[in-house]
Order: sequence, then structure tokens, then C-alpha cells
Amino acid sequence: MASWVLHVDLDQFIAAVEVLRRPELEGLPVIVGGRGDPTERAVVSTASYEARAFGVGSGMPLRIAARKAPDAVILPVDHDAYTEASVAVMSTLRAQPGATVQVLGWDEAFVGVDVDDPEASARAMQRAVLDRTRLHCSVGIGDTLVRAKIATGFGKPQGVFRLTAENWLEVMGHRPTIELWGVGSKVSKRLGTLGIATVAELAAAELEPLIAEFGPRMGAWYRELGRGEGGSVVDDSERVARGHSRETTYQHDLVEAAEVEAALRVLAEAVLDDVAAEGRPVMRLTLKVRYAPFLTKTFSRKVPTTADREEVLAHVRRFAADRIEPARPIRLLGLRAEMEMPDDARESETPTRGGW
DNA sequence: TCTGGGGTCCTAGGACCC
DNA sequence: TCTGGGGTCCTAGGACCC
Repeated sequence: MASWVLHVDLDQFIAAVEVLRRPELEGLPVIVGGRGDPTERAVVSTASYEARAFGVGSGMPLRIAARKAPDAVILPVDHDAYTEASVAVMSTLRAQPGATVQVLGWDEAFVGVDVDDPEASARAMQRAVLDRTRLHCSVGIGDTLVRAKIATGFGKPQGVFRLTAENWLEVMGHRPTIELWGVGSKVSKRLGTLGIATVAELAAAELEPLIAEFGPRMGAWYRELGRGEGGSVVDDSERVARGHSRETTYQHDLVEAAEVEAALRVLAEAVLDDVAAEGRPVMRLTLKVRYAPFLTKTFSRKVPTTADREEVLAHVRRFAADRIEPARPIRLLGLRAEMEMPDDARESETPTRGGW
């Protein structure tokens, strides 16, 4: 028997949950985002495959999505419904014999198994999830976390794909580096300036130029990514949140000092409620301000861990008074509170931007 | 066309200390 | 007059992920 990493990813999860409770939407372009009103400032959370055919994708402003797919059904985000569906999916995966489950988000998880036939395990999981939740998923099989994660994309929809050291370069080698999990538009451009355009080129790259460009940790990590290497252990230990944050984009820019103060108070109360549920003291506050149009500033400040709720609120008020420029319209306010970490929370051994 | 909201982690540079 | 070397802490900003 061998150890395998399976990456399970629900197909068009949010749209699928919506279609399940409104069967009349089956086969129609469906877009879920914001409050379901395309005249508001909001973005697409998920689009059904039918809507994607019009060029609609997640992250796109709702207004533009509505223009691209004028006949699409646009629905509001229903957080609770997706959480409920997600819990059912994850508990189904945990019930699979010998499975170790590491949840990555609402709609995806790594599952570690020790088996001879990982395809059979993958098919069994797809069937179990479908039977229990009526949702379809795709499964990537890998000998590392990175390979399993990337494999899933080749299985979509409803399929299974295996990516290992054996076929990594054959499948990924000729592809642009941006297709790697953890390489985005900025890093792929910077790699390009080093003469590295493809995954194969990154895999074969010299370490020194990468380290000079990205630092010792990230430079080495990017080359590992190019090789599909890295961790292969599915970690089912409970995650300890480092912090909580809230941010709001206002439909109309804030201009009056009193509005700003009131909005900040709403954010701070919400964040402190989330933090209070963790029972750990606040260590640092980060304030984010987007001035219209498109200039975002972030500031952070340490606060004494002995501060109680009222004192933290006072810190927020003073911090905002110091940093927010008066007489400048505000489109977004965000507040993050980082908490003291328990002693046994370990530092990550590999960079994990985006977190898994 | 004009960018949500919730997260994670890394790097650079200044301040400060010995 | 002119500026070592190493370390830690802190803040700002960047990048990426779902």
C-alpha cells in the first residue's frame, strides 16, 4: 500500500447549491454575488458553467457580469446555506475508511489515504458525496499536496486525474508558471524577467537568481513548486485562527467624519465579537482604508494584550483619528485584529500564502 | 469596467539594543 | 570625525488563495 493525497473539489459549488433548491434553474446561466443586485458595488462569488460560457467568472464586478450575460439569473450570496452544504460534504469525506481530511475552504479538502488503488478511493468519495448531498465533485490524485491540488483541474467536471513525479513534466512542463498554485500574475511576470516562462524552465532554474529576486525562502519554494514537490502529509489538526477581520465596501462613499466614525464602530464591534469567541487577547490592529478611487492604505499597530474590549475600541478610535485622512472620500474600511497565538501553534515549515 | 470579504505568509527597512 | 556587526522588534506593503 502507498500513501496518496487526494484533493476533492466541488464543481461550481455555490451555484450548484442554489440550483439544488431551485431545480427550475437547472441548465440556465446562474450568477451568485453580493445581494443579487447588479446595480450595486459587488462581485461574482460563483458562476454556473452556463454563465461562464458568457465570460463570467468569480471576482468579476457584478455589474460587468450582468452586462456579459444579460439573461443570467443573479442570486444573493447565502452564506449559511453553503456552510451547511460544506459541513455535510466534509463529514462524508471524514467517514471514508482510513481518510485523513484537511479542509481548505467551503468547497475543497485534501484527503490522505493509504491504498493501492487511489482511483477507486476517488470514485468512492465522489459517489458518497453525491449520494449524501447531491453535489458533484472532481478529485485530483497526487504524491504531493501540490500535485494533487493541480491535478483536480484536469479532472473537472466530475472526473478524476492523477499527477505524480512520473507525469508531472509531461503534463505541466510546457505550461506557463501562472498555472502553478501559489504563482499569480505578479510572480509569473517577475519570473519572466529571469527568463523563466514555463514550469519546466522553473523546475530546471538555478537557485541563485531566484533567491536574489524573491529571497531565500520564497526563491527556493518557487523552484520546488516548479517541480511539483513539497509536502505530502495531509494535516487534519485543527487550525488556530491568527486573527479576524471585517471589511465593507460602501455603496456611497463616506465623506462626513461622523459617518466614518459610525462605520468604523460597526466594523470594530463585529471583529471584537469574532475575537471574543476565540477567547484570546488582541495583539495587533490593522486598519485598511480605500479612498475613492482605488488608493488603498493599510496601517497596523500593536496593542497591549492586557487591553479589554473597551480599551481596544479606544485604540481603534485613536488609531483611525491618527491615520485616516479627513476630507477624503472613503470607499472601503477594513479592520483586522490579530490575536496572541497559543504556545503550541507552530511556525509553518513551507510558505503557504493563501493558507492550507 | 472598475474591482467583495475572509484569510495566510513573506520581505524590506527603520528603530533600538548590546 | 565619521560610522562595526549582530540581533530583535515593529510597521508598511506585497502577494496569493478561496
